[in-house]
Amino acid sequence: MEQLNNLKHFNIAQVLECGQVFRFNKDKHNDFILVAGNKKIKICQQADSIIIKNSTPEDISKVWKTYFDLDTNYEDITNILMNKDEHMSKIVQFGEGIRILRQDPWEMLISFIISQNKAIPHIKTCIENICLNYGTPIDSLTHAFPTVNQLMNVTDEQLRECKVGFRAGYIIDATKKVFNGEIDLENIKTMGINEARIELMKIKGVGPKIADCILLFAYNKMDVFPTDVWIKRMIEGLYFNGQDTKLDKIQKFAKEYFGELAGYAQQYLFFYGRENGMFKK
DNA sequence: CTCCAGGGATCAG
DNA sequence: CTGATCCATGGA
Repeated sequence: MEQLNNLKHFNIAQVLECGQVFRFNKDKHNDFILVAGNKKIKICQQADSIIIKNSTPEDISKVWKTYFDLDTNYEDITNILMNKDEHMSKIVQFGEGIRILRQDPWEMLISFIISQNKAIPHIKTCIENICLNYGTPIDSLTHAFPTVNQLMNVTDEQLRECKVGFRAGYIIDATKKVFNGEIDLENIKTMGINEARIELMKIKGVGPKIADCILLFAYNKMDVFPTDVWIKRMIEGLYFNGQDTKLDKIQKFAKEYFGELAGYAQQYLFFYGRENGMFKK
C-alpha cells in the first residue's frame, strides 16, 4: 500500500469514468478496483491524496506513475483549453481531474473492436467474459487480459459465448495479424499518426474511430480526436449550430481548433456529455 | 413492441 | 466517392 500526496488535476472517478478504460469497478466505499496488466489495485482518494492498495514503491515508480500519466503537466493543458471559449471553460473545469491513461496497445485494440456499436456497460461485460475465460488468473475473482497467444487458441464460437456477437471475426483477424507479425504493435510506437492509423486499419473491424481510440489511449498520440456519435453530436451542438455535420469536417475542425491538444479536449467533452445526460438527440 | 448503442464492412448507385 | 443496410446483444 502506497500513498501519493499533493496531486493536482487528478480525480480517480473522472479518470476512470471518462470512457477510456473498461476494467474497473466501484466498491461499497466508493473506492475503485482497477485491473491493468497482471496487477489489480484498489484506489482510495481523499482530496489531493490517493492511496493505492496492493502496490509497492517499485510499482508506483515503474508502473502506476506512467499508467496514470502523473508526469504530465495538466495545468498548462487545462488552461489552454479553458481559454478557447466559454463552452470549453465550463467543460474542462467540470472534468479538471481527468488524465489520459497510458494503456496496453493489445488490450486497447481488442477492447475497442468490441466497443463498436455497443453500450459501455455491455462492453465491460464482454471484456470481463473474455478475461475470465482465457486470461491468466490474478486472484479468485479476476483474470488478466488474455495475451495474444492465449487468444490464438480461442474459436469464433467461444468468442460468441462471451457475447461479442459479430465482432468475433474481427477479434480473430486482429489476433492472427498480431500473432504472425503482419501487424507489429511495438513498431507502431515509432510511426507518425497517419502511418499508424493506416497500419491499425489493416485489421478487420478497425476503422477511423477505433484506430483513433487506440492511438490516443495506448500510443498517446495526443492530437487525434476520436469521433463517435456522441462526440459528433456535442461538436455539432457547440460549434455547428446543431446541424448535421460530416465526420471529416468535424475532424478538421477539431484539429484546427484544439491542435495538439485535441485528444485531451475529446476526453473532457466526452466526460461532460456523459455525466450531464447530453448523449441523446 | 421498437429503438439504439464509444462503428465498420459491404453493397448499391 | 457517398449513402444505405446489415451486423449480435441487451437495456431503455
